Amino acid sequence: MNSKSRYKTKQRELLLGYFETVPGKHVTAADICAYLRSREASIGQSTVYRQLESLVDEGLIKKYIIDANSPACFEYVAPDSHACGEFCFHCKCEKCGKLIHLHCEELEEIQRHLSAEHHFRLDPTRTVFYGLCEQCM
Amino acid sequence: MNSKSRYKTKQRELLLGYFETVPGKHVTAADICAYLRSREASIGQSTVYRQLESLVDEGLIKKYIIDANSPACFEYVAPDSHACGEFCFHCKCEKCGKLIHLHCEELEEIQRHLSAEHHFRLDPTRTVFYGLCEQCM
DNA sequence: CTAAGTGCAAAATGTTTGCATACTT
DNA sequence: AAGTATGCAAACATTTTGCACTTAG
Repeated sequence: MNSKSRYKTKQRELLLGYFETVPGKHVTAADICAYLRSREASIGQSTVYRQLESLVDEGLIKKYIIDANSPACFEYVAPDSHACGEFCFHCKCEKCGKLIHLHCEELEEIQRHLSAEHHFRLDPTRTVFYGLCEQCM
Repeated sequence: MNSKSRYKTKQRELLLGYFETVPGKHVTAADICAYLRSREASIGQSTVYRQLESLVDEGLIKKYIIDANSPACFEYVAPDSHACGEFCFHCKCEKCGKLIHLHCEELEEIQRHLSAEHHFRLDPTRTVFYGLCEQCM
């Protein structure tokens, strides 16, 4: 996955610390900057991006691209991980933009089905179901 | 899906004409601009983007977001694939870019499931399953 | 005549990069 | 000391928007 050695810096710890407080949530780089700023522990945005890249590279967080013109989302991958991992599906409401996480046995079935019947290996971290959420429909 | 009425303009025809020459290929907005420029039939880039948006909206082309920092790709949806309606699912190979159409009873089930259990109305025409195809995996 | 589309240039957006400085090991 | 990280501001690339103008129906 990656080989570079990492230094343990204040900024890195702040980021990891923040991610630990929002397990299972999707946050953007901007969210992170705003949060840190509000705690007067602000760190440069380039550092945020660079650290995010490293953390993704190390597999500590996951990156999601929801939409061409919305910021990328990052999510903490808890080390004991029953968080949003391999079997987490995402629904995006086309109207209000809300992102819904689903951990569902039955949805995992579609993965098996696609693989067995259609010889397609679905990547749930890249796949987003578009549609309408309860409130919007 | 869409309700607005569309005018038949020279620019729209140029775009559609272009797409018909590259069935199954994915092209970027920049590709389109470059091609048209080379044919001295150049049209404004805002028009390209606006038309692309309309065409996606009308279901005539599909939009793919492969990566956060690469341009969006568009692909012509041939009209003779008329079956490509409410119950057509699409799988996109992240490696070779191939687009696979699936008409499958079992996949329709996930629509019912999402609706019944998760109160989410899936729109299969907008949803693309990303993953790896048989050859690439 | 009205609704829709066009083109330009400017703005917005999200992310990356150059560079001098500072920290970790 | 060597390697890595930081912060700022500037650079980037893609896409969107404001506005005056044109065109299709």
